[in-house]
Amino acid sequence: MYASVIVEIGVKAVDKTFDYKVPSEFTKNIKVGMRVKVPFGKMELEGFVLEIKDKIDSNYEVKEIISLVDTEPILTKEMLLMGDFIVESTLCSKISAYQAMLPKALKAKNKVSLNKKYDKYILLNKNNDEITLYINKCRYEKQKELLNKLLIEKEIKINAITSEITTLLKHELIKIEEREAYRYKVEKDVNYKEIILNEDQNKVVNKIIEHKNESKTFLLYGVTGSGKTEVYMNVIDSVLKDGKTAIMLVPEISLTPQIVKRFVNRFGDNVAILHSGLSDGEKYDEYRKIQQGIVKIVVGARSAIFAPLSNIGVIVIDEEHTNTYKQEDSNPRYNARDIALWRSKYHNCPVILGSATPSLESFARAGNHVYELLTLTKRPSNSILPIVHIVDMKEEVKKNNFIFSELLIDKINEKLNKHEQIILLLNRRGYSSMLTCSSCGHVEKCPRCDISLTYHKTSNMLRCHYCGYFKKKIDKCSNCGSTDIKDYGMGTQKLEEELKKLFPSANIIRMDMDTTSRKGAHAQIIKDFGEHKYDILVGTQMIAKGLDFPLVTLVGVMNADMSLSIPDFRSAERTFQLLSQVSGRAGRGDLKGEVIIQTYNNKHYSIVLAKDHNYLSFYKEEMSIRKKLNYPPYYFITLVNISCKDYELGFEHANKIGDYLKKNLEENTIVLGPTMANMFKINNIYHFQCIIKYRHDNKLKSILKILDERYKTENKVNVEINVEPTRL
DNA sequence: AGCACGCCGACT
DNA sequence: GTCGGCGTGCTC
Repeated sequence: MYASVIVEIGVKAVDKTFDYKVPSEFTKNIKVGMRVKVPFGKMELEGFVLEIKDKIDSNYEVKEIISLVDTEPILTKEMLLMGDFIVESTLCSKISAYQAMLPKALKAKNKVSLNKKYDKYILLNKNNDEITLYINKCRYEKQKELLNKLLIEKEIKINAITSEITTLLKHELIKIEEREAYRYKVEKDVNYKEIILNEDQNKVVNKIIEHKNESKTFLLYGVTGSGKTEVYMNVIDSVLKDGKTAIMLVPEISLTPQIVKRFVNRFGDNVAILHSGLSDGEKYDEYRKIQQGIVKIVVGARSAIFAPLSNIGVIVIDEEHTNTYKQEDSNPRYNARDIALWRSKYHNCPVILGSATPSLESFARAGNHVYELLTLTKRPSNSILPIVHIVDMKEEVKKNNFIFSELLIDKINEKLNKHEQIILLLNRRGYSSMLTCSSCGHVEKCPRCDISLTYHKTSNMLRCHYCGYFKKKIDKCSNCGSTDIKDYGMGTQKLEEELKKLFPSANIIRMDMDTTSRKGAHAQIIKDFGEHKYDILVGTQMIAKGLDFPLVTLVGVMNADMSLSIPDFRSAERTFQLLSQVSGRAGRGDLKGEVIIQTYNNKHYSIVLAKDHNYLSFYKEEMSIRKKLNYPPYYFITLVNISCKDYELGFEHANKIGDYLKKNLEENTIVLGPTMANMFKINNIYHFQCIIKYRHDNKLKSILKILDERYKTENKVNVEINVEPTRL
């Protein structure tokens, strides 16, 4: 007996199965989907058994399996098929597809202690001056990097004690703190009452239940406050009564505590909540509970789509338009929506995609009856939509108001006097966007990434937001030596500072990637703000998702143009979604809400239509542009990213690939490029990209496969294929 | 990923 | 003449 095994090495060259002999003592227990320990070169590795067979045609010596790791398969039959689908549709490595479906504790070759309930953090143990002194004289890059990171982030969670940590500990420059893993506490509300559905909601629920044994996709288009969550819960309740299970995906758990709370209130112990705050051991515990059928409902972010439930009755994807459902930064580059549709076919169950501002793709599919459109239009009777003001910043600049418009200042004062709360949104972290020399115009840039460095005032550093490169703030222009250096643009740090100057008595908190790197910091800020410990919350768009605070009566969008100016065909859609979300949610309590949108593009359709809550007009307008320019949903897009340390070599291969695609794809397919990617130089690696636009191209899959195969063995040039990216 | 093999420059 | 730098290639 032989077994085909795929080993856990994240390298393209070994992304295939290797055959091993099964020793007689294992033959009756070994099953497909189990982990086994095998000899591999000089190493011993864990891998998954993907096939068991009686004979192999080998002209090489076959080694034996060392031991079985599991008593039962880790990868179920469904997961193995799902893995094939992921590999096929995203062109990722097989092993990455399997590993993505499992919690850390069950991945091949991972020695995590399952009882671990503590997280280890490192903190600085000396004052900043002493640390800086050490950094300047230290010869080791790793130590310097770690200390610099600590200067900015104050503390870092660690998984292992590396050599540089040991050294720094020895010098007493840092210390380790163990803390109990942050737990996302959701308490059941004793006063919870089931909400009686209105007529609209009832209709929608009945429509879905009518098709509850079919693989069918519904797009639930419901304005903010129309009660989508109640619909989800009622459908789930119904499938539970049939003895089935349910998956509910949310964009990000820590930002949607209200939804989680409602699920826990209604379904109690029947819900497993998968979120990044769980330790590896806790995740494993939740996973087992799901696997063994102890819980029937799984609520979680993107990866929860792989929850090992059997007999799924419904899959819900809330806020379906958000880009968090697509994994963009690492393999497999899957979209949870596509996995949901696949599982829906496997289990013969419906999928519900819910949104107040559906993605154009989904709304178009509903229009073509690929999805069935369900609409909720009624808002609860006690909710009043906020008043939305669009402020033309071109006029304000004439009055020397660069940051705050007159209206915004007046309104902030008004709300502060009434002891109400304010949220200000600004889509850029850091202090200022860049340092520019006034005499020669030179802009300080990252030497590794070639983008302008952002000034962080608290650490007095210039930082690269792509690779993390940093250096001390310069006093003299590195090009001409002039000391006349100005900082342009504004980040959240500067906004916070300006606010403190203008409103010295207000309590202000900032929430962005810099203040939330610590585990649980997110939820803590939201909790504190919810308890009115602060008057003003300043943050990047990450706060737009969790805007449900009853005392917030003013939301200010500092610069709505920032998301519009991003060079991406979806920037208008993103802007509309963001502004709609902001203007749909403020003032949900008993108090009247107001929204101020500051912009230089006060006539732009995405801004004007968001003010009027007019999704349908926006949809029409944006669709006509997409049609003209051959963008999704009229065309699909696949991105081919070519990266190389050497500019010339990368350029050469990028051109070869571009030519190859142009020659071999079907006639109606459009191949753009190769061009320099948006982030052209990151960490000293040059990135080129080809954009493929197509409607139907029967050759595409096989051509991309050939390309992928060809570059598996090329180690100087890396080719990544991203099917249907969410951004370009 | 890890390890061996192998081809060039620097040194006892 | 040998030690060791790391670029290349293989692992059932």
